[in-house]
Amino acid sequence: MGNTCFALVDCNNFYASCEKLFRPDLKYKPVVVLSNNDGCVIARSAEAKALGIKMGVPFFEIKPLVLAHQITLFSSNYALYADMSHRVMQTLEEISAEVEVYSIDEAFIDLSGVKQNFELLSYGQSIQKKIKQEVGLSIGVGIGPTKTLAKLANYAAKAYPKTGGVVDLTDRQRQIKLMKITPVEEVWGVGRQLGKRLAELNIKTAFALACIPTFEIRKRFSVVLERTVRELNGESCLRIESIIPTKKQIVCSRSFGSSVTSLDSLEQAIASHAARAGHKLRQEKQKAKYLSIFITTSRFNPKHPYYNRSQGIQFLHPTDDSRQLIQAAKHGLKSIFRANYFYAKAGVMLTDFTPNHQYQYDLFNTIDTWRNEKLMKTIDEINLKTRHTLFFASEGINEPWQMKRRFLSPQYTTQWNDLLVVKG
DNA sequence: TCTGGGGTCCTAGGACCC
DNA sequence: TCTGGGGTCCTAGGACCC
Repeated sequence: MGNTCFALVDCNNFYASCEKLFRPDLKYKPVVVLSNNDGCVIARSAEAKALGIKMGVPFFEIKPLVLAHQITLFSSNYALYADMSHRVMQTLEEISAEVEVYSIDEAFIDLSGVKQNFELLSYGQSIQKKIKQEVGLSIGVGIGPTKTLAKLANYAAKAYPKTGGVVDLTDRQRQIKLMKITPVEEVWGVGRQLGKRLAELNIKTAFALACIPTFEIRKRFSVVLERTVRELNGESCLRIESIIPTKKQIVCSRSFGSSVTSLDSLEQAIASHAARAGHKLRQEKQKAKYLSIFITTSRFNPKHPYYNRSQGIQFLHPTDDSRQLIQAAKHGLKSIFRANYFYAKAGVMLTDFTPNHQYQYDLFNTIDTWRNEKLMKTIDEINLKTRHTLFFASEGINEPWQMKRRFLSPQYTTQWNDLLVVKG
């Protein structure tokens, strides 16, 4: 203890910044990125934040503001964000061998070795400069002796613009000073529910939480929060995890562009989710033994009755064959479908995985299995090159249930046809 | 009219066993 | 009348994260 040092790097307003990068004309303009289906706000540029647009609010609520201030809207373009994320992470990996990609726009870096040889604040600033130069995005850097404190430092880097986006929180007195003015819900691992329960005990700041004896936390809450408290007090409990763990579940779900009542449409949606899930599963090089599907009506509409059911199906043998997944999903759907409901969303979940290399082929089914795998591989390869031109008949095309993306930006970085044209 | 999607981990409780 | 005490495994649900 005492020698660990971590940095948390995250991209400012990541999705909005990605969109701005390819639209220099929007440099100082408010930009908002909408969730799938253009449902609600999931990213805002600094200018949009300044206009009071909150994270997560439904799009229709901000429509007046959008018109009044000429806010530019974007439907989420995950292909673009994933590619930009990749560039950021690669640049970070040039700096350090110990990088943990924590989310699409965040990474932890192990600075334990750096600590002896560099002044940490200027080291953080140099990372910031490098990302700006090589990728074009602004980042915040928080540095601390534990991951939780690095996160807290990153929070401070955002909350206090005077820091220039880099905060070194290795000093205990600085930690205490910051924790005393930080609401407890800003602590990594404390969400809404815990925040409420802690408030009832009059624990309202990060510092108040750090002062509770660990046995007390364990008794009243959980081992998870106990670890958080230890980390706030400088005891490092979480390491850098640079090896990406294999997935334990795969979920593919979408809200519909408009509500759906027929079994036919639900079948198409479910089939296309099952096919996507199968694709992801093959990418993971795993097979699944359990599939479950769910359908649900909107929980926001009090005029229509609420209905929400799921159904699981166990396979005899683990599979990654989309046709088998689709068949099982459709079968499951039939058992939970009820007519006369306005369905808003459907999804498919795969669990209970076996890695491909561990899977024992069925003795009497080897040839078939081999042929099926070959087919799936071919489909995946073609879809990779042509952006989903091959699909299963049961998926349907251009159906009303498919999602709305009215403000989609071009695929600047991933499709040749959409490459940015620089006019001379 | 219009409210995202995809993950992980922990815990409590039931079934079952000796 | 008397009414154990652990274990393990599984699942559903709840909390968190982005």
